[in-house]
Amino acid sequence: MSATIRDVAHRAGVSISTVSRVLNDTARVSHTKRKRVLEAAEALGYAPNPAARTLLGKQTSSLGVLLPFVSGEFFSELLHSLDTAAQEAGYFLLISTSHRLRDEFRAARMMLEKRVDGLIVMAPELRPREAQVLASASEPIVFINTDAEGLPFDTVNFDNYGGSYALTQHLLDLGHRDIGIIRGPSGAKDADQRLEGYRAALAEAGLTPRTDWMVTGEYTLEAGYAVAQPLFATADRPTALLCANDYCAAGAIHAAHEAGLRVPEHLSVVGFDGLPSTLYTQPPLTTARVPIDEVGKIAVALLLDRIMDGPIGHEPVRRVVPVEVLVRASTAPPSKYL
Amino acid sequence: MSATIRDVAHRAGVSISTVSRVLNDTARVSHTKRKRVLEAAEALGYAPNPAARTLLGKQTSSLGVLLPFVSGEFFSELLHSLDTAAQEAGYFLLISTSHRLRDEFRAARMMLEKRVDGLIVMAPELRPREAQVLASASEPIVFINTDAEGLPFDTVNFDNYGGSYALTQHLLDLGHRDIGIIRGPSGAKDADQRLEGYRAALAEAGLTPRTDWMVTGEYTLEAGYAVAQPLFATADRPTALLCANDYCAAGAIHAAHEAGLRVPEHLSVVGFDGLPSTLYTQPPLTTARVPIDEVGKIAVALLLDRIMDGPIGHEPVRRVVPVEVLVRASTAPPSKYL
DNA sequence: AAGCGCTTTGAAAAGGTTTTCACCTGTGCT
DNA sequence: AGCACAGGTGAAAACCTTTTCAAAGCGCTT
Repeated sequence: MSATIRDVAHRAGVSISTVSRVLNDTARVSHTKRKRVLEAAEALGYAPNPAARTLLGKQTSSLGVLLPFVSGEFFSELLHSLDTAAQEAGYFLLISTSHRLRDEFRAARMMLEKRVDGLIVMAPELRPREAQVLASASEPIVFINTDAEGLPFDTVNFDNYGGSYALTQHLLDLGHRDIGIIRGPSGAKDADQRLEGYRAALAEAGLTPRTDWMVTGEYTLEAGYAVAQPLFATADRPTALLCANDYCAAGAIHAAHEAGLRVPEHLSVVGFDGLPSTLYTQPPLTTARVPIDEVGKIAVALLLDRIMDGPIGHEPVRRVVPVEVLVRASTAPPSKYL
Repeated sequence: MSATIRDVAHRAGVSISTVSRVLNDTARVSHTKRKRVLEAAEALGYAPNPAARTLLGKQTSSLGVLLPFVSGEFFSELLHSLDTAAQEAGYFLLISTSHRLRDEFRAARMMLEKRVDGLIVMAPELRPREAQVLASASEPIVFINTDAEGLPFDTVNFDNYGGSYALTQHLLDLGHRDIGIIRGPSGAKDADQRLEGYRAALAEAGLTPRTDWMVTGEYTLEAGYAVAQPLFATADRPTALLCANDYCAAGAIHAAHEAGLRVPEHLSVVGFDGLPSTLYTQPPLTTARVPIDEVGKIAVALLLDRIMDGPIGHEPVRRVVPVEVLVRASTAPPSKYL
């Protein structure tokens, strides 16, 4: 067993209260004893037992992270950003994934209760009414890219609407009129917002979207591939395609190549997220970069604020971080010779 | 505050010992009291306080995960696999990243001490002598893809040597004789092993590797791109290129395209890891698939075994999981017209 | 009828820390 | 000289659970 505060006290010839005071710098202690305590702690390699601290109602030094799943670059980037920010503040990340349904979230939250000082939740598919189950939590929560309308939780969202609008505008500027979209899972807030941005841009250009060019996919390579194939089967196809995210776009490009279409000569494709690897796809992908790094940093900062302030909080903070359109080689003016 | 075992006992009209016995099913309790306890616990929404349990010397229900960094698909896949396996056994993952140096590892381990029941460490760049600092740990450790020779820890490694050998053999079979390699960071065990596999295959074919075609890179897109560029600058270049991993290969392909080389017509490229997205690159990448899912599952299983068995352990287990060569369109016979 | 053993139950200790409360010892003031 | 006060210190309570130990109740055997 490792050394306890009792061992340190004994070795230093003082009471455990004094040791605690020195180590936490919580009250004045005479210089000589302070020095003895410090030496004893060093010699014994003493580290306070976190469980005992937590039991006293103190902090756990952990933040819980609830995610729907952890596949792909997006999540590793996010996790990286969260961990960096948390580590800087002396916190660990306790992660729990594979939660998409309401009950799974509730179960996970209960398990995490008492284990963490706060929760970071990303759950685009969770409706506000469903997210309500988390409201009973005693610890603070920050949502990422999730609809928390009417809920007393801070949120950090990306500008899904604005990004999608800007990407569509970019395609319109290039001269495209026949623009299709692979939207994300229906029911997911971010997918809905991106669809709205697409619609709004088309409407402003006086165009009405063709419903057969609006298909529903997932945020995966496989889905992008599978859903895009039928779109390319006939000659009556769009000249540009907005995809749910970068992965989906990569799948769509793959399908396009298989159908004998060249990108961007025959088909312009845009993604969403701005993952690092999109710079290295063939062709490099036009996309909207989500500043994942910043998102994670903000989320952790907001959460730590809540943890410090205690339960009596200010109004919920709603942050929307802008996305940046990156124009690359996957988009070009529509070819006149189809 | 949430309910404690005391509240449950009071409501059920029994002692706290009885409540504990019922909830943990640790001793016989009369039917009537059992029922009353269960009802009271349900009504109060009681959940035991993990900190108190831990303080008693019981389990923390958490596994620590130490990683050099968490960028890219490989880590998200690994994390996913670890989390799935851990969750199944009722454990959480406490992650801590950005550790590459020995002292960072030691610091992280100390912080994690007492917070987790065991540690999963991936640190290809850590030498056995350096990894020794972890040996003082009181909790069990399982290493992934790390050299732990002589250390009393279980390891789960991929067959880096065999995979690299097989990939090189594949290129030789296609007729390539001028095969270059972008090796991973020097000092990293996995990179060394892959280099050995490459060397061995060439040697068996009676070829000696050209040192100017053996360059050192990193496991990143940027590194692959940057390091590959000079290779393509002259006409005296290899007809095939073995890359440190899939990301590195994607970077190299990008560089090839920029140099006006077509893959695989002018240059065959192979990666390593077999990430899901390599199926969707242009062209789809020939690579060696590491069964990440299986690796995570095995690592967690080994760790849980150690946790259950207690410190008095059997000999360290050395698992090497085979990798599978996936032949795709990024490799072809060398063109005769350069 | 008395003792014995079994089942069921409660009291209490232990685990490591923080914090409150009380105490003690000088020092400066009236 | 007496007293208030401040600084410095230790004892003990509190946090919540598990587990050991002891006791009580009960039926059964001799």
